[in-house]
Amino acid sequence: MPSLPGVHTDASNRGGFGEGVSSATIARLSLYHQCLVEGATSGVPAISSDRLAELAAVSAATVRRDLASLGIQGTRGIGYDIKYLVQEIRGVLGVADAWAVVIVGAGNLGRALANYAGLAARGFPVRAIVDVDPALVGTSVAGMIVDHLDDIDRLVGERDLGVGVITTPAAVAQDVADRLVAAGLGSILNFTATPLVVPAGVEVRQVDLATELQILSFYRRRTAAAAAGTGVPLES
Amino acid sequence: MPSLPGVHTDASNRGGFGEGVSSATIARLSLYHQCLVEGATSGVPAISSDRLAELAAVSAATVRRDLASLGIQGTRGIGYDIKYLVQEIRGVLGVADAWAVVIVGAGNLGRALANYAGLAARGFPVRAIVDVDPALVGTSVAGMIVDHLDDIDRLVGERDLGVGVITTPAAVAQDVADRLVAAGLGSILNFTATPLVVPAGVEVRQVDLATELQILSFYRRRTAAAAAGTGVPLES
DNA sequence: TTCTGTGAAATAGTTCACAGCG
DNA sequence: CGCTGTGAACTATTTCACAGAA
Repeated sequence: MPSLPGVHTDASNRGGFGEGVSSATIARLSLYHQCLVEGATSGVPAISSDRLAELAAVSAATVRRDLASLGIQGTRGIGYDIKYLVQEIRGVLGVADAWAVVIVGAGNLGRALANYAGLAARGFPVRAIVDVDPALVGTSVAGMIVDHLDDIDRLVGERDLGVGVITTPAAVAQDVADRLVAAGLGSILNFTATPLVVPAGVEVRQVDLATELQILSFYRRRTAAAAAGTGVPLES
Repeated sequence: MPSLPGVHTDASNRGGFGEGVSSATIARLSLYHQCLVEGATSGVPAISSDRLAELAAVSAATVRRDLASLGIQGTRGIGYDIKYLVQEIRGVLGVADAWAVVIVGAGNLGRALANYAGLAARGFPVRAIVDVDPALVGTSVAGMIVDHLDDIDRLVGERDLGVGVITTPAAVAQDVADRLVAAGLGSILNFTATPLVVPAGVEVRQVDLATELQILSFYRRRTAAAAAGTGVPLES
């Protein structure tokens, strides 16, 4: 089963368009999209909720609920028309619009993300990378010159930036976030472990690699303990 | 507000030790730990659920529930003893044990993670990096020589590896996962968008950057639409 | 018959609110 | 007093299970 939570700030349902669509659904939608365009769906024109569920590793009921909650309809006895489905999902996710990304922090992680082709391929071209370190500003990363964070206001306007990605040391993450918000960015992806405080209307999501690994190791230890112990209640 | 995850496979509660502790709780625990060791908690010996909640950006009731679910006790009228609290959280998270990491895929993302000091600092030293590309095998990354994926069995034993991190192209992610599992790894962090199928007992978590950005842009569009006007239900 | 769409039940997770300890 | 620990309410999300469309 998917989901959960990890450590993401999920500023869930406010009023307006898309009301009633949970962020869990959005996350899966992205997954469905991925499965449909990459998956072994070639040939057939339609796909059943069962098959899509299998590809995405979720339950069929969940697939149907997700799609129904977006008003996407299938055909009984047949399934969902793949072309239509992909188009609808794209519409909902806004894949059509490109959201230009600025990476703050030209360290290892920042440089890696700047070079990561997967982002541009899915509609998030990296169009700027900034830092405050004089040794890094002016250097070239992924075909771009590293700008100074002080120029962020100008860059946001000039390059039509929509999302800021913070890959700085945790200690300065909040300061950086404040500056991004001041520069007009309303979406922030935070790779530091610091929870960010932002004004209403700004969306933040947090991805903390060490936390992910800790969750993993917690469950691992637990499974190990369960397997080792006497009253092993593990399934088959 | 908090929460998670994004697109994480959450192989939740099986029987055994730690039963009744949700992965959402574990994720927050990691956050509490972070706040306690880095936060402005200096001086005072104890911290209230209110204050910790503020630092971690969650509700006080959630903090109390989380800690109570682990059997961590506070003192009424005072709060939780910080030293004891940190120690207990470390015990639960298993921070004491180092879990050595092998990175599969020596591309940009893999190299960045190998160089990312934050992992080792939090108990996850990167002790191997492998790839299948002859042009990469044998090169040096973060002070290590890139090994061939074929040597994974030997590496797992020799270097006591515990977690595999997949940063390969999505198309081969499942194959890689199968090999990691066969080599004895029971924890996998998957950076590709492909949902992995693994046998029971193996834990997988998925982190997909593009999905995170898509969730972000979905909410952004929605807020924008809500702000833009009365009944406007779609893009500008 | 196959497969959707959806009430209703089940499960998970969060917040309220307050009794009661130190 | 202040602050924890927790029953109970509430909200969110998933799953069951089945009526009914194609």
